[in-house]
Amino acid sequence: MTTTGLDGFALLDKTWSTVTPEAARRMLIAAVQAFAGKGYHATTTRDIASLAGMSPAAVYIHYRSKEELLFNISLVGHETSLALLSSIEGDGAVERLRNAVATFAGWHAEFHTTARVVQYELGALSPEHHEQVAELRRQIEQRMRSYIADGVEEGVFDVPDLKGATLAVLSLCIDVARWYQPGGKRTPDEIGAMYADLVLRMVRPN
Amino acid sequence: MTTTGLDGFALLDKTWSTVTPEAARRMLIAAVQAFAGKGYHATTTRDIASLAGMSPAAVYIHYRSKEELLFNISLVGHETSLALLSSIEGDGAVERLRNAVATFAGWHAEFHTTARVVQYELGALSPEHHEQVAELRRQIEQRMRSYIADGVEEGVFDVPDLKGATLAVLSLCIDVARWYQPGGKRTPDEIGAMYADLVLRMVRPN
DNA sequence: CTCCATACTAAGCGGTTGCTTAGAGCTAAG
DNA sequence: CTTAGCTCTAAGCAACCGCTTAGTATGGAG
Repeated sequence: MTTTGLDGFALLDKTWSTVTPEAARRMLIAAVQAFAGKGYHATTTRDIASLAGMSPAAVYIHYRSKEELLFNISLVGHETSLALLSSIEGDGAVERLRNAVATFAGWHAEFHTTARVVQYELGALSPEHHEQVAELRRQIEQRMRSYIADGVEEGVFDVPDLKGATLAVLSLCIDVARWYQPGGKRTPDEIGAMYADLVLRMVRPN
Repeated sequence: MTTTGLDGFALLDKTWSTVTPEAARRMLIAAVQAFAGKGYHATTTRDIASLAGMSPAAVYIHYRSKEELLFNISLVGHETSLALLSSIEGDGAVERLRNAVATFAGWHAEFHTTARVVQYELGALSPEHHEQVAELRRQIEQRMRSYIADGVEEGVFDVPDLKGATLAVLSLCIDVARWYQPGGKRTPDEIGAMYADLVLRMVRPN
């Protein structure tokens, strides 16, 4: 058996299931693990290659540069979380916001390895790639804002500052990726439920 | 005149006013700016030296290594924010929590350059230095938890999960350092006030 | 004046970095 | 069988990294 250094969790991260060929996917997953663990700049192409069980030069068969690896991770990661936020269902604004926060915060816990790279390594992208990702981030913000605005229109939320509240809710969910630890006593679903509760308390009328 | 690359804001950051001699302080401030802008690993000792207006070797007159620069920043930064949280006053638990959140969130906005290094570069510390900083972080968490617990005892807060709520409040404040931009339309004080409002809404009884 | 400590610089060392080159092994079409 | 194309590796290159060494300038004590 070949030792690749990729643990079962990472291989099961459905975020990357559409990436082909297999060697390119293996390399991406290795990069996600390395970037999440030590940060983009502290990770060498040799780290990535050896995690993927290949030689350093093999990286460049599938990707033009180390930055392109990061860009692929960032792009797919943002698209995944935007798709997740866009597919929220629920009866009424309260249930929709509850589901949105539970899903978004839960994703940042369950896929915290991917989420860390997605949320905290943006600064290492080239200006062109950064702008592409920034557009996706604007769409994510707009989605979350519309879930809150719906409740205000329905009269079930009391929110003095819509933009500020949206910022706070997104910030709360995103920061889960920073502090979450797999061994902790809360499961990702429990974190999602707790955060949904806290957010609904924040926007409920007196 | 010598060009040091240190802008007025950084030189006025009162966080570093006690660091002497002056050249060591100038070097620390340069390191804060560089680490905050590009991250610890992407910053070279030559970057720091040229920001401080000195030669690369001058770094090692005042600090043993690049990591010791980071440790000094992290230590002083954590001590400063712990001191800030410890000096909160106010009549009753509601006003004390309001002041605590406004102060803590406001600090992460006003001194976001320092705060970014303090909050997001922990992973680059040596294990020994990391443990020293972790102890300060536990004290910060305990402080914030006690402000919330006081309100529960007084009967003015409704908090089903004290540990979870503390985590969320700290997370909200800390993440300000990630998204805050000096040119934005909200001042640090306004952010502090808005966040204090949101947190009080989160913990108020029905 | 001499002497010594302090704060700094010019130059550079060994090691590591992202990435390239040259070529090997394999598959499959003609 | 030949050959083209794809995936991969061994080896290595130029640049850059953190840090050190050797030496200079300055200033205060005796």
